Amino acid sequence: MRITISDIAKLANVSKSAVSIVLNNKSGVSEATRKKVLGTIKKYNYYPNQIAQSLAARETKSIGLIIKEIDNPYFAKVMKGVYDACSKLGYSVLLGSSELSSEKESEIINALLTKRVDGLLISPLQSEDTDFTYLANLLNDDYPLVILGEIKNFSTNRVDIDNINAAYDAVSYLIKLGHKRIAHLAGPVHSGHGQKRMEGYKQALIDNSIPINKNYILSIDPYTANGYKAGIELFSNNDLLPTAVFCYNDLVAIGLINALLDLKIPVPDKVSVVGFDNIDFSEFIKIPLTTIQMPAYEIGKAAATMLVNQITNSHSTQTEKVILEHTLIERSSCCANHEIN
Amino acid sequence: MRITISDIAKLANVSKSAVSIVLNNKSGVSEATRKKVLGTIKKYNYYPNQIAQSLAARETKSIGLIIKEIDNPYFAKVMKGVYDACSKLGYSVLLGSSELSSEKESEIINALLTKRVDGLLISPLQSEDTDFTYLANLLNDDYPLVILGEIKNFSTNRVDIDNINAAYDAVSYLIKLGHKRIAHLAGPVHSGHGQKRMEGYKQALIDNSIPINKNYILSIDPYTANGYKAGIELFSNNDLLPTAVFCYNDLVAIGLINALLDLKIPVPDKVSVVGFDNIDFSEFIKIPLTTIQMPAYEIGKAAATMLVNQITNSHSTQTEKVILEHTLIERSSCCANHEIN
DNA sequence: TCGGCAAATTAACACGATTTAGAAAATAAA
DNA sequence: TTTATTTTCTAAATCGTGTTAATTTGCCGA
Repeated sequence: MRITISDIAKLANVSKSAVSIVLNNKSGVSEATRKKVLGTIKKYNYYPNQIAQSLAARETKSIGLIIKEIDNPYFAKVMKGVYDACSKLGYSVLLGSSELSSEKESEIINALLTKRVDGLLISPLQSEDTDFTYLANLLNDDYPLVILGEIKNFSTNRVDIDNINAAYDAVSYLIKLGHKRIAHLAGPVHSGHGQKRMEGYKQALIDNSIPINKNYILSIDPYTANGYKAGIELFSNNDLLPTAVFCYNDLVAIGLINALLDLKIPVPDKVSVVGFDNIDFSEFIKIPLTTIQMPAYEIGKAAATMLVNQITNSHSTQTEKVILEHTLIERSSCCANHEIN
Repeated sequence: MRITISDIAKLANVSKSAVSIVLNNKSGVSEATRKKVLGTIKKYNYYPNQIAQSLAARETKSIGLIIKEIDNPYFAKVMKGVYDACSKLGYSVLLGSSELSSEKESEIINALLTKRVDGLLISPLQSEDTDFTYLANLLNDDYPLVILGEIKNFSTNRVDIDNINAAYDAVSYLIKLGHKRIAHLAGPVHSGHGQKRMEGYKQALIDNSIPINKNYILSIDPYTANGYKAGIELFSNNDLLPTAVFCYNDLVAIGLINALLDLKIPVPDKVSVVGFDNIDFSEFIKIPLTTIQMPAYEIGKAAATMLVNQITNSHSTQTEKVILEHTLIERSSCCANHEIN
């Protein structure tokens, strides 16, 4: 059985209060007793029970992190950023993963609230039918909350990149290379990032007087296997094939490239491909991927820092927004358009 | 301010005890008051404070998971397995990552113990100078503990694969393909897995009467960049170049393949490469990687299940050991040895 | 030696739940 | 109706800490 503060008090022949004072480095105890208490603490290898501390202090020094998938290289980086920042700030992180299920997401939120985490960091699921009453309630209660990304019509503290501009940059890059028939393997229709990236894609086309071809746009769940399937579809069903594809993320791009190679369509000679995220592996795949660098680690770090700030300065009335920089990483999955048209 | 059990008691005109009984679905209260309490709970959207529950019950229903790196595809799978199992069993997981630092590891252990996790799941760092007194103390105290992998001279509950045999299988496969000059990009000398895989490598050579060439063995920290560097070294410093390389893990193998390609050495035609882990991306790299499938998800799942069992049946005297199956995944980074020698 | 004051010490309560033991009420048995 | 028994209910203690306020001690000057 664990040793408690009372035990130490008895062993050192002082009161519990004295021990508590020593533990928390407060004043109000003589140097002699401080030494004595410190001695017995060390001798009996005592460390305070943080559960009891949390109950008394009404704070747990822990936050809940809810991501969409654990085994996803993008979220891995985010987690690492969150973890590093929290460690430094003395907070622990309770892991939650919705695994793409809205039900699970709300269950997790409940579980974490029950565990009394001091704040919540959420990469929220968004589909047609998701209602955000959960989050709205938290907001109303001034519960510390930071969103990774964005929920439309929802004003919270959040950390994100400028997805519209990033997508715009990616597509502009393709246009500068001479491409006009540019397809988009888009993310889920209702995802915030998906919409923004689609918007940037369209805007870049419009600004360069390139008509938008609906046959060139496919919305999919952003995984390698789906990227492959969509690639096969895209390059089988169209008479006039695209010469470039902007993908929602690197996973999709990797699937697409595999599909193209299986169809004996050389990349980048016949088709240029741009991804999004710059996950670790994007430089090691068959065709090193040109992609948008998503500062996932920094996003996690900034979000965690923001959340802890919000927890500490409970008076923060204004909602904060941090938008981090993106960059285009040029590798070898793109080249100038060779076609004459 | 959050609503408590006392509030509910007052609002429903009953005692706290009654509310508690209703909350925990125990007997000792009439159907009428149960209904009444349930009503006000729902009305005021009350949910119990698990910190207080934990203090009273002296258990937190949470475990600590300590891995080596968060953004490592192998550990991502492990985490997912752990998370899934714990969710199902009603436990939460507090994340810890040693990031390859022994100091951090022990700090994390302390932090997690302070947080009163009910058990610990550790992928332990092992180097020359690490002392395992921390863990030994926990063991002595019968603290629930499961090791991912193995620590030599240390008898704990653990989950692992048979690394010796797996390495043996990988190298035997190369030998069957006609290779005799087989190098090994080995893991850290003092890591459990590193030693085992080295042992399997050597045994396979011995069993096939192939002499062990020390120049063919390089121990490195198992990352892509190091794999690259080691590859350059290995294929520059030896007169008689290896025709095959068995790598400690896929990350190293990916680095090695990149080095070989940069050296204009075709893979697999001149050099066959075998990896270890079968991370998601190993099939998408330039040369799809032949590798040993490491059941990372299952390892995490089994370990978490074992840990929760140990927590629940505190009488478990025997130390448990679960060894999961590995398989060789044949892709295109290997082929028969073309050389005549 | 005594009063006054600061420093040191600790008793008592609070945090929000569970549990135990005993009182009160309802039911059954005599 | 009275007693015995069961059910229902609740007050109080507990978990391990922090905090507040009151008490004790020690020191100084008069």
